[in-house]
Amino acid sequence: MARSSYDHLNCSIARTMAVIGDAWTPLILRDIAVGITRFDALQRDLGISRKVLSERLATLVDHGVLAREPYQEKPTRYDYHPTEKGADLAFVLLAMQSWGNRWEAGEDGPPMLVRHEPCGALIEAVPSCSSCGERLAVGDLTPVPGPGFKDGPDTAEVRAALERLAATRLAAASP
Amino acid sequence: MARSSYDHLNCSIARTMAVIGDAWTPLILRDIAVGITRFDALQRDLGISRKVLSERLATLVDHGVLAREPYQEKPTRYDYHPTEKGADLAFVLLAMQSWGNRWEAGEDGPPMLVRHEPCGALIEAVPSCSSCGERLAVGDLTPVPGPGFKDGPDTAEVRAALERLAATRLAAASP
DNA sequence: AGAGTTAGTTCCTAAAAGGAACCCATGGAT
DNA sequence: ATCCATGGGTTCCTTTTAGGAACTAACTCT
Repeated sequence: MARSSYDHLNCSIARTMAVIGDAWTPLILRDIAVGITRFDALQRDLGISRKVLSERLATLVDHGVLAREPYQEKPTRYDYHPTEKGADLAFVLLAMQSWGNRWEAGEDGPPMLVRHEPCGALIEAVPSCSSCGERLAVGDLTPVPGPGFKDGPDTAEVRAALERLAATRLAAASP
Repeated sequence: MARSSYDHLNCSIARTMAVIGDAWTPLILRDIAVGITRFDALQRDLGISRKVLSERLATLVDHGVLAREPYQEKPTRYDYHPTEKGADLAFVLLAMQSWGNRWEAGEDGPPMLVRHEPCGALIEAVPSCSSCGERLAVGDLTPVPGPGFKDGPDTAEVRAALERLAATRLAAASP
């Protein structure tokens, strides 16, 4: 798709999708996070075409999510490692994994789990509030415009929807 | 891409990507979560082509993420609402929003924030451990095969990577 | 009767993905 | 020295998918 389609949206989800929003990128990042960092190993493991893999790796390096680093000389060969920005995407991948485990695992159960080393348990990542620490529930969250919100000709839908939502939340708070 | 490319991967991230893994789907779900639930409103707000929008909505209904519901009769018109499975995707979107806010917001700051109604604060979703409740750090997590893990001709890379990771974690635990 | 609203579908063109084959530097075995 | 293997790609060609404008269908409002 034309990347310019996203520009007017002024939305962090859209900006994240501009980085990881294609069919292969999250899987490439998963493999690299697990330690499959070389071109050939990625290509074999995922079954992705070499052309698309080299394109994706290049744009991930451009976005500062991966760094291409030499791991030997003569001949110099490179592999890929997450930057800090890339490592932070792990929480997006973790949310995807949790959802897939819950809703798409099938009869055999989840193919992969995560162990939390400090406590030793097999866990899920549960989203909790950065302020009060409580576990988040979908109905307790209200989106509100932030400092970077831009009003424009296209924002009428969003504004109206946000006001409807705010009204709903108010009604729920004082029954 | 050919959807069959994903079948052999046996991975919850891949299965989640099979549902939301294209350029528009997360944005469609975001709009619907905010209350923009009608075809025309979605099309205007996102600037997506009508053809692609109707395709995406149909596959989301197929996957049980959205339900198409009549909101008036004569003529009968339908809009789209998240199912329980679809509402649970909010946590994936929230993780994307947080990452975008942290790394792609630019000078103006985040375009959208989230208020947690029980405590009233503008918050972020922080991933925490479902067992001990501590905030998760990337380095504290070890992926391990779950009950649905399938060994096969293509799993050599993953197995090897997992063993390398386990060795690394062991070495870190007893220096 | 004619215009407006809403939820689509159809058709055509442009862009992107898939796949197989090829390239290049080097190191090791014969 | 010659041939094969390894690793990280690039090129070329075919098939899929996306974008965009126009069209349809079923009603209501003026």
